Amino acid sequence: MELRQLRYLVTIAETGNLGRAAERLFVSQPALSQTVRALEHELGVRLFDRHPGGVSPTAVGRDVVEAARRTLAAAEGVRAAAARVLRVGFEASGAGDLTSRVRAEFARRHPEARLEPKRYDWGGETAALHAGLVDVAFVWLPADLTGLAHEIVHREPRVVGLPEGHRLAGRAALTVMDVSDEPLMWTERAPREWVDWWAVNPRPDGSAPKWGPTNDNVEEMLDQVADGVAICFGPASMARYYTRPGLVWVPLADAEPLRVALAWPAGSANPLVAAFVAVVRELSRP
Amino acid sequence: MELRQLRYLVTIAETGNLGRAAERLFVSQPALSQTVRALEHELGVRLFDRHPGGVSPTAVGRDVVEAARRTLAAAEGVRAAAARVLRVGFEASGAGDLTSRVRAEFARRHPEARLEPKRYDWGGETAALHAGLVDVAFVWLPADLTGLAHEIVHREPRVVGLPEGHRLAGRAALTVMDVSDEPLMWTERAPREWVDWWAVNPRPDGSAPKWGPTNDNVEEMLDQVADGVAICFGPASMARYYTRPGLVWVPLADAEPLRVALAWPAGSANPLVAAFVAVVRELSRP
DNA sequence: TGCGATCATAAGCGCGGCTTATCGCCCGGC
DNA sequence: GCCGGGCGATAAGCCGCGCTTATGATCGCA
Repeated sequence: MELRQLRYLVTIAETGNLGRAAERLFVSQPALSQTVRALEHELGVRLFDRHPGGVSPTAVGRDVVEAARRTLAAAEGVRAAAARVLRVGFEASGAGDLTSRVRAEFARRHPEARLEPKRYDWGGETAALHAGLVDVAFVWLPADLTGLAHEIVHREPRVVGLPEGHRLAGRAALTVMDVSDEPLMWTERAPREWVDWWAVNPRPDGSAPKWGPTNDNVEEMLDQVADGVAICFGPASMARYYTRPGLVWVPLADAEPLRVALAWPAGSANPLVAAFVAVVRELSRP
Repeated sequence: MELRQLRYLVTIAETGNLGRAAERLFVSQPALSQTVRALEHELGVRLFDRHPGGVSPTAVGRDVVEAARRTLAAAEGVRAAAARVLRVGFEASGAGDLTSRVRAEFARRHPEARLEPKRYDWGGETAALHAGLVDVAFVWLPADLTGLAHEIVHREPRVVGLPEGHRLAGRAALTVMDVSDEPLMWTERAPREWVDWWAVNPRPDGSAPKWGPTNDNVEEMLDQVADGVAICFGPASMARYYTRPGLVWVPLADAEPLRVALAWPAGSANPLVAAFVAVVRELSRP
């Protein structure tokens, strides 16, 4: 078994078609035929069912492909270790100012290392951590942190994003009930719990939010808010980091503030992770 | 980068010597010279310092080797997924009867799968979990379970192992203070916390145990107890699973019972793990 | 100073994985 | 009912890569 074979395997599973996979991998189709056969022989199980129209993984094949993905992610970890790269995941405005302060301080202390910030869609930083795509992440809570070491490093109040000219856009502050009748942006990407927390569901009076359109990330969300189709909630730093014509931010007075955790794989022996955690811990102390 | 190269890398780091590594890998020494050079070139960093007498990893090299180990463990996971093998770690008598009941029920429900019980030395099941050498394990608490999902599935009272003919061997039950003056077996393998918990350190009166010889695993421990050089503590199931001439077990009345957790890597998408957890959960309900 | 480690380099070879060419199969359209 | 297109499998040949053996360079040590 070699990484090359696992790379082929994953691509084949993704395309469901040897020809297209071959194209994407810049090899010929028979090379893949051969690789699949060799792997199936080595592992002693059929990995794909062949039919005219393509291939589809068997039950075992699905598990094997999943394990192959993990192995390839681990191999990327070898590259990252060699490059002294620390891959830091976050979403939207992350942990606000803390993020940039940490970056500066970390660069000062570890000039040999390189930070690689990776932005994800709503809730994506948690998945990236679990999949080994980042070494450490600023995670917006609530999130599933099982299997991850973590500590809360940042809190910030929430704000409401409104289209310019909205009847509430001039207010100095708003309450959740003030915006109860407004359609609220939400996402299918993040877990239910995350969505409910952001939407303050249920509302103080027990009612449910009025759900508006869905979106996958901050840009998409803000575009739609600026278009006037709905409003959104966000952390205060979002108002400082993202702006666009037609968008107005107003403090949300009575909602629980966002808590941001720094999280990393629990068993992580990566010394850069430890160094990064140390810096964040230090700078997050008020 | 290929798995072959990572395998070589790890072996080289383990032997600290290209020649011996080559011997162990059944290749010639220049093949390793070449591989190291190729990897160093690909990753863009020096991985080993060469000196007459051998090679030693650089700072980056150490991290890379560690990452390589993880990758190889992940690759073993591919094999395990293909073989529908669930590698179950435990130490000594594991979770007692529960273990065999679970095995039977799991085999009944998943005839296509195969359980592969892996016995480890004291405290070793936790390390094996972290290293990806097993998919799931029965862990004797206390243990470092950060990064692992876990739940307590079993409890059992403790017993004292004594040499036959010992002055306390005939008693129906003993207290910790009864055996206070006896040299007690212990181990350097497991974390300090583990050792102290087993030794009931400090004793009810605040004193420390009288430390006897060390040992690495249950067989070694019981041999020495049977020889009369020391006594030992263990869970009740140890008295049922391990016996030998010259060894007597007596209940230990006043010590906290052993708690056994089922633990597995938190992000584990392996469906066999989920199935195993379900069976254990079910059978462990009283 | 010479010997015995070590790793590096050089040269040649053989295998494995690639390529192109082709086949067999199934389906869908006419 | 037949033909054509798309699929994966097979065959044959080639070529690069990673191995081997042989040798060199360097250092520590007696």
